[in-house]
Amino acid sequence: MGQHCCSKQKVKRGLWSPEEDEKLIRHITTHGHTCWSSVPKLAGLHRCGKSCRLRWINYLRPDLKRGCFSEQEERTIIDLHRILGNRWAQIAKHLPGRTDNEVKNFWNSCIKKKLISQGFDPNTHNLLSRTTSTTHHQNNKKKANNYTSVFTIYETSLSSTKQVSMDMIKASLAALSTNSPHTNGVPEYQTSVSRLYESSVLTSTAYNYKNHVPTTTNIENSNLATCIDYKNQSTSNNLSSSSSCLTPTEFGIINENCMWAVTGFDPNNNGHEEMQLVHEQEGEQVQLQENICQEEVYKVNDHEFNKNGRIVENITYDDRPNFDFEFVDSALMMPCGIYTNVNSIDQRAWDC
DNA sequence: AACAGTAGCAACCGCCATGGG
DNA sequence: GCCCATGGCGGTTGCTACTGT
Repeated sequence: MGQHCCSKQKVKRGLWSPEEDEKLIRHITTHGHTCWSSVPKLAGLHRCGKSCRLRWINYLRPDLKRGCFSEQEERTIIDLHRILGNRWAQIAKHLPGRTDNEVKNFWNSCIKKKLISQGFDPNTHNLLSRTTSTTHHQNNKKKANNYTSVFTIYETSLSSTKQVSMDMIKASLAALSTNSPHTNGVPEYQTSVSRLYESSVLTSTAYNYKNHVPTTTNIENSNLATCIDYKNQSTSNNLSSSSSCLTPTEFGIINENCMWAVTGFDPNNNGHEEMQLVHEQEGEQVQLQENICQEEVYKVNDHEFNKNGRIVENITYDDRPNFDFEFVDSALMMPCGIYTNVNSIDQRAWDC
């Protein structure tokens, strides 16, 4: 369609002159833009309506914020991209004064490269595999292998923080399937999204698995709120209907993948071998044992990690009240409540 | 100074959804 | 139900300025 509207008539293309901008601004501010196709004629421009619309939206609108993106804006874009994928228009809605085109350009020119240089796959937000990271980013190898991205939830009502990883979210998503066999006969933990919307603040954190020191960047921007806000905008489902459950069985999955268990090693690529190698290179003895759950674990110092290279925490069901099911639930929740492919959550989570 | 390579960004392209006739 | 016009969006292109050699 875009091509048709311009090819039918002789229209100017390319960069806009100041005179053209002036004409368009004058017309829009006095008459508005009820129909973009009629704007060029009425404004005295030899452009197609689509081009006028784009020029206005991306450049001439008075409420646009020009200039560099702030650190907070950058953080917001990364976090929203992790959830929404390349939905630039949706991401831009959460950045006042920024356009989808601007966000997209900023992503492609800056953020993408920055994430890659830090060892992250900009598409999935997961760590690049060690091979890829080593091949393309020798200088950042150490950093890429030691850090991963996690969410920190700040519960304002409790004045405390809780942390979850993207792995954890994805793992929990699998467990949240309405077809899960684990839900039969097991108590469910119903949640309220609206309460979380009001009480939780979310940020991103880098976590050093060796020192066990999370490095929180900021807690200013509420991406959890953003997610839910997005849902309200894009679906007709109301909040009260969007609730789901977690079960004790599924908690086990969360446990294994929780923030403290994230090592930064590729779980799909025998992470334990890499983990083992690193520890042994540093003179630490690694022992193969069986833990309380009869799972094979590799023990080094006081920590255990499984065959996927994930550090295993001995959390039991008694710890359940300490874990924020509600956040994971709400963060993962889709109005339709159907999950089929864990790996594609970022792209599909908000499709319904 | 001249040229090549690169980065940033404005603008275009083409597809899709929607709504009116 | 079909066709068409239109708006919206994400991907891509191409121009310009900058940087390195």
